[in-house]
Amino acid sequence: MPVVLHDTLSREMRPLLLKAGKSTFGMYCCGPTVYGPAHIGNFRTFTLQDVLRRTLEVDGLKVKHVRNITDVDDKTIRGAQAAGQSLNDFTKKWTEKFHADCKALGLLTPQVEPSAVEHIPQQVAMIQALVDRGHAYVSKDGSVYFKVHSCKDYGKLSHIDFSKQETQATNSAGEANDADEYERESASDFALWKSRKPDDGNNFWPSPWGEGRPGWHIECSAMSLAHLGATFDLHGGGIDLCFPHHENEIAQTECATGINGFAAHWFHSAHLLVEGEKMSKSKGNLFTLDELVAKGFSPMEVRYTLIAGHYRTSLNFTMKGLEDARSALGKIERGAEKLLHAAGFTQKEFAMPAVIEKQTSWGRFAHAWEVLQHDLNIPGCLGQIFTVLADKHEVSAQQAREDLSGLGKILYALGLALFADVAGPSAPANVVALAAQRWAAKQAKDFAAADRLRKEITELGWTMLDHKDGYDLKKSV
RNA sequence: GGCGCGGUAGCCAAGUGGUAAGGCCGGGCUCUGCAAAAGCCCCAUGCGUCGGUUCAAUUCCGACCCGCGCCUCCA
Repeated sequence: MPVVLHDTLSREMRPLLLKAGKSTFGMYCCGPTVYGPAHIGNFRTFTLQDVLRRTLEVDGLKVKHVRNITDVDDKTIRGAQAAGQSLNDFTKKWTEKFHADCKALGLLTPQVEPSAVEHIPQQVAMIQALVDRGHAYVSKDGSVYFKVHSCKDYGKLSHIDFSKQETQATNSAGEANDADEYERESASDFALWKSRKPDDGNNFWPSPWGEGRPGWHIECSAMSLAHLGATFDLHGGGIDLCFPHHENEIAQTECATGINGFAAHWFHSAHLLVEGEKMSKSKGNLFTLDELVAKGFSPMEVRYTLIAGHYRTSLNFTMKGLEDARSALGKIERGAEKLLHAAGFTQKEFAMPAVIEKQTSWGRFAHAWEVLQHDLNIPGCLGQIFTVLADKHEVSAQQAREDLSGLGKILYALGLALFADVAGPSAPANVVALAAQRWAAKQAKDFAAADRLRKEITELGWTMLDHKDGYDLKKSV
């Protein structure tokens, strides 16, 4: 049974299958603009795309995942100048940070991560094709704009009828459009090439229309064309990109190549709210992964939280949600541990890739997998996992092995790595010393001293967890 | 105004034309120097409101109320 997913363009549930004659499933995802650390909202989208890719792979599809790096635009140029660095040095730094965060969150590396700067010739060629075909025009200052009204299908993704807005002087929000400022023929036309401005500094490239830099939308069209061709299987991104970015991508690519059917499927993920509010710098609720790790949460807990809501519903990200995720993950680990014990396996033997390659059974997790395959219903799938794990009946070694095969594959698809040694931040020396003293006091049965020391440790923001033969220190949340 | 998404227990969150998965929290018990952890048990006659269709609706249809997103470069 193939994975079935809701498609934004057709608004239908559609199976994700290999096209006739193709051996790989081409998937393009709009990547980050590397001008600072990506926040958890960005990572919700990237993580959901990762789960989709993994799910398709477990389903047996060979996926070619392309995710670009936007390393030239207003924000990167401004950021580089503010930092007193070259654009290249500046974006390289943030690209590396992005990769480090991806790795921590367990995101698989895309097969191709094209850089916009490195695809400027392809972008110029595409703009030239659009000019040649009458879909774009050059303005007085040497900028090039896409002529929206030359594309009869424009608006098909976001389901907006642009033919009725032919001569409008206001945009659809009722605000005046200052079309003159950009020398555009129509308010809905958008820039393909931006002529060189003093603010750009050294960041300009040659083109048939003079020096300048590419517009944002053309990057993705040029890079998807270069790496996946004029048509491919699936395009993903945050819901905010649906219009205008993705609408423009369709128009650019289809008009430049003359081939219809840019992306066969559109996968948009809903946004993340933080404590019930939209994320914004002014509200101070723009969390990065580092900030959450500093609060004592593991990247895996963050990952669980990010995927625990359905991708088409906005997710309210809260600290309590992270704590919930911690408990839930622990529950899955204990359940898996129990199955491993029944099966006679070690944790090491539960290593995901081995399970994927060698096992075909789904055991009692067959239903959980079916749920996941249906519109990437991660919360439903997790519910099924817990339902099976809660079963109190004794399981045979054979049953446990089949179950682990299924559970292993599902957890791989979700990208939830169990039994990882997530140490978290280590305790400061004074806390470590107090813990050692308390342990000694406890061994000496000096419980009054032990209790007093526990109190001190707690006041310093740490929790001491006693075991039979030792103890752990965890940062209090 | 246009387009789209959603309103399910204290919180989070699935789902179905036939009588509400799951996680967290909370309560009880077991275990335990203390504190945790863990294990077991309990926890929505109810699914925004009002109508309609139906033997039967939270699930379909209609209206309404409320929240949210996008509407030119925010994943």
